[in-house]
Amino acid sequence: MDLDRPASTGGARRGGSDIPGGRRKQRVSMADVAKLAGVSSQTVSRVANGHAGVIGTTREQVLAAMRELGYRPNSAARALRYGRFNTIGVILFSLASTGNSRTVEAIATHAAAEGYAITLIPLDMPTQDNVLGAFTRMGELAVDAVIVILEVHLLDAGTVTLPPGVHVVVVDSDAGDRYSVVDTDQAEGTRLAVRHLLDLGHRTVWHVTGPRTSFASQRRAQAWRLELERDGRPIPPPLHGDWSAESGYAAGLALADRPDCTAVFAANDQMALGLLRAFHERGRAVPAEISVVGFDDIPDAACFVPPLTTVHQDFAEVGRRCVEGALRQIREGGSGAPGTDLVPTRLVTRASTAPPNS
Amino acid sequence: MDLDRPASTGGARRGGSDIPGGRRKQRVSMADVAKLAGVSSQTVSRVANGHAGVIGTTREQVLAAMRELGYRPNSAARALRYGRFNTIGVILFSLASTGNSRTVEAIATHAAAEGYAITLIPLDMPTQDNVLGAFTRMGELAVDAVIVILEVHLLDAGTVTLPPGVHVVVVDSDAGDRYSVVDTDQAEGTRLAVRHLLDLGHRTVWHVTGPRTSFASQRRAQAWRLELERDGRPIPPPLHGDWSAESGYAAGLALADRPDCTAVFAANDQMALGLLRAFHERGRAVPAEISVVGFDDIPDAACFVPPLTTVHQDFAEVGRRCVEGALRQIREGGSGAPGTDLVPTRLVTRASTAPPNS
DNA sequence: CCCCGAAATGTTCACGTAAACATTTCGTCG
DNA sequence: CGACGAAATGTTTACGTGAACATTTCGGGG
Repeated sequence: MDLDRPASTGGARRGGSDIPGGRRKQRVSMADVAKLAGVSSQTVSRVANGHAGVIGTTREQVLAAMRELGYRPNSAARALRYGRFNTIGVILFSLASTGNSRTVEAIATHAAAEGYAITLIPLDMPTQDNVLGAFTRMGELAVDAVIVILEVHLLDAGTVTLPPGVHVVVVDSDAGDRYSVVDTDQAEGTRLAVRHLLDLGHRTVWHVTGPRTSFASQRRAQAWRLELERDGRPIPPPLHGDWSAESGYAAGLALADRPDCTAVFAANDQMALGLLRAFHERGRAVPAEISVVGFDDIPDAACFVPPLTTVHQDFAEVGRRCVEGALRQIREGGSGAPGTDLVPTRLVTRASTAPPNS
Repeated sequence: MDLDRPASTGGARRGGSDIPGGRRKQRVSMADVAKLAGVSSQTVSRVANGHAGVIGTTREQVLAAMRELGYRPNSAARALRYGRFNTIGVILFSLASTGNSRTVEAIATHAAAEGYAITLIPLDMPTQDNVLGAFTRMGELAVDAVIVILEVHLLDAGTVTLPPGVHVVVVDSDAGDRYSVVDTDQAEGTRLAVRHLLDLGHRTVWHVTGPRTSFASQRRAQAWRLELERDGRPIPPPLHGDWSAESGYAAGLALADRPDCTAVFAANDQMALGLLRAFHERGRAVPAEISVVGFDDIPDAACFVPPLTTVHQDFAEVGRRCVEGALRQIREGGSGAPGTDLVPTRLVTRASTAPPNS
C-alpha cells in the first residue's frame, strides 16, 4: 500500500523556460497562464469560469495564453476548493448482464449531460466483505453520490457506514425503507406476462426463475405465484435458473417431457432462449404446443426462433431516474427521502405465444 | 455553469462539539482527527499512510479518533498533492455491444486490482466533435490515462491535443502508429472461420459485414476477402449489416433465396442469430443446407438454434492488456511505444456448420 | 551527570483554484 | 478640475494532504 511511492517523486521541478520542442509533461497551472498573459492568476480564473468583469482585450490575452500553453483546469484543485467532485460512483457486481450494462450506460449518459462523470467500482464477488470494502473505499474515492446496482440485503448489517455527505441510490433491491430505490416494476411486468398467457387460454403458467440471490428474480417469482393464486390456478413447482441461456436450456429439457406444460414464463430473455432451444430439440413446437414469455426485451429477442414475446424493461429510464435521484440528493443536501421509484414495463407480443393446442 | 453555487457555501463551520446524534455532514479532515487525538495533523497523516515512526500508543489514539469521527482521506487533496488521480478514463460510444461491456468490465476489474478507479466517458454520438469534446474534457477530468474504445480514425485530425501527462491506449482501431493499441486479432479470427468452412468442403463463403464505420468490421471483411483470394475462391458480394440481429435477418432473407449460398460468415453473433432466424423461416436447414459461423462467442451463442459455431474473442484479456498498457505508460512516464498488441482468438465449433449438402 | 544521537512528534509550506477583500483605473458629474 | 463611484484587476487566504525540515524526548555511553 505504501511501497509504490517511488523516491524519485521528490525530483526537482524543471523551470518554465524549457525548449518549446522538448515536451515537458508538467501540468500548466493558472499561474503559468497568468505570467504569460501578464495578468494575475485571479483574472485567469475569472476568464476560465466565464465570470463577468474582465475587459475584452484582457480576456483575449488570457485566452491566447491558455491556448498557447494548452492550459486545462486541474480538477483535483477544483474539487478540493469546492468540496465537490462532480462524480457519481456506480457499485456493481457485473456488467455482463444486459440489464446492468444498459442501466450503466444510461446512467453515464445522463450524468454526463448534467456535468457529472461516472466512476465504476466493480465487485469481483458480491460478498458482504467486498461490498463493505467498496463502500469504505467509496469514502476515499472522489465521489459525491453512489448508485448501487446489486442485491443490497448484502449490506444489511448496520456495520456498513457510508461516509457522510455521500448519497445513495439503489437499484434492484428492497431497501426502500433506508435508501432511495429505483427499479423496474418487476411485479407489474410479471403480471403482464402471466396474464397474457392465462388470457390466451392456458390453464396455468410454469416459471423458470433467476438466481435466488437476485432481488429481481425473487420479485418476479413472487409476483408470478401471486398472480396464479389470485386467479385460483394450480401453481407448478418453479424451476431454478441462473439467468444464463444454459440454465434455461436445462430447465427446458425438464419441461419438454411434461405434456401438461403449455406455457412458460422465463425470468429473463436469455433463459427463454435456452427454453426455445430445448423445446426445438425435443420437437415441441413453439408456440403451437407450448408458449414462452421472457423478461427484459433484449434487442436479440426479436430474432429468436420464433421471435420472443417478452416484457420490455426500460433500462434507460431506470438509469435516468437514478441520476436524477442522486443529483437531487446532492443538491438538496438531504439524504433523500427513502422510497421506491418504479419504472413501468410493457409487454411486447411476438411469435412465441399462442393459445394452447393451436 | 456558475449559478449553482449557493450563497450558503460560505456558512460558518460548525464546531466539532456537535451532538453526536445529529449527523453533520461536513467532511472530517486530518485536522479534526488531530485535535481529537491531541496530536499534530502530520502524525495523523503518518498513521493514515502506515508510515513508520509513530509509537504504538499514539497510533492507537489516532486510530480511535479516526474511527470516532469517521475520518476518510480526501482524495481531491491527495490527488492535488501527488499530481496523480489513480484513475483511468474510458471513452466509448456504447456499452450496448457485448464486446464493449465485457471489455469495460475487465478493464474495471483489473484497474481496481491495481488501485485504480475507472471513469466512464460515454459519447452520445461518435462524431468528430464529440470525440474532441470528450478528449478536451478529459483534461479537466481527474484522469491519469485514457483508454479509447472506438474507431479512432474519428480523431485523426491533428487538431485533437491530449493534455500532456495523459496517456492513451486504444481498442478497435488501426492507430498503432500513434498510440498504443490493444485489439483482438480480427484477421486471425476471420481466417479461422473462413478456413473452417472451406475445409468442410464449401466452394466459397459469403459474408455479412458489420457497419462500415467500425474498424473491426472492416478488418474482418478485409481478412475474409483475402483468405478467399489466397485460395482462389470466388468472392461473393458482401452483405452489409450493422451488428444488429435485425440486420442479420435482412441479410439472411436475401441469402436464403440463393441456392448457391451454402456457407455464411457473419461478422458477429447477433447477426448470425438473424441469419439463423431467416433461414429457419425460409425452410433452409442449418447446417444441412447452409452453414453459419459467427464472431464473438457471446454466452448465448451456445443456445442458438442450432448452437452457433463462432470465433471466440477473449474480451477479458483485451481489457487486461489495456490496463497493463495504461499503467505501464503512467509508471514509465513515456508516451508508451506505439504499437499493436493482438489478442489471439479461437474457433468454437458447435452445430451450425457441416459439409455442404449433408 | 552531561551530552550525543536516534526516535518521536511538531511546524512550515506548496500543490492549483477561486472566494473575499483590496487596490487601481477610469469616466463622469458637480 | 477635483472627487466620486463603478468597473477592472490584484492580493490574500483556505481547501486537505504530506514532504521537508525543525524540534522535542529519551536512553545510554563517557
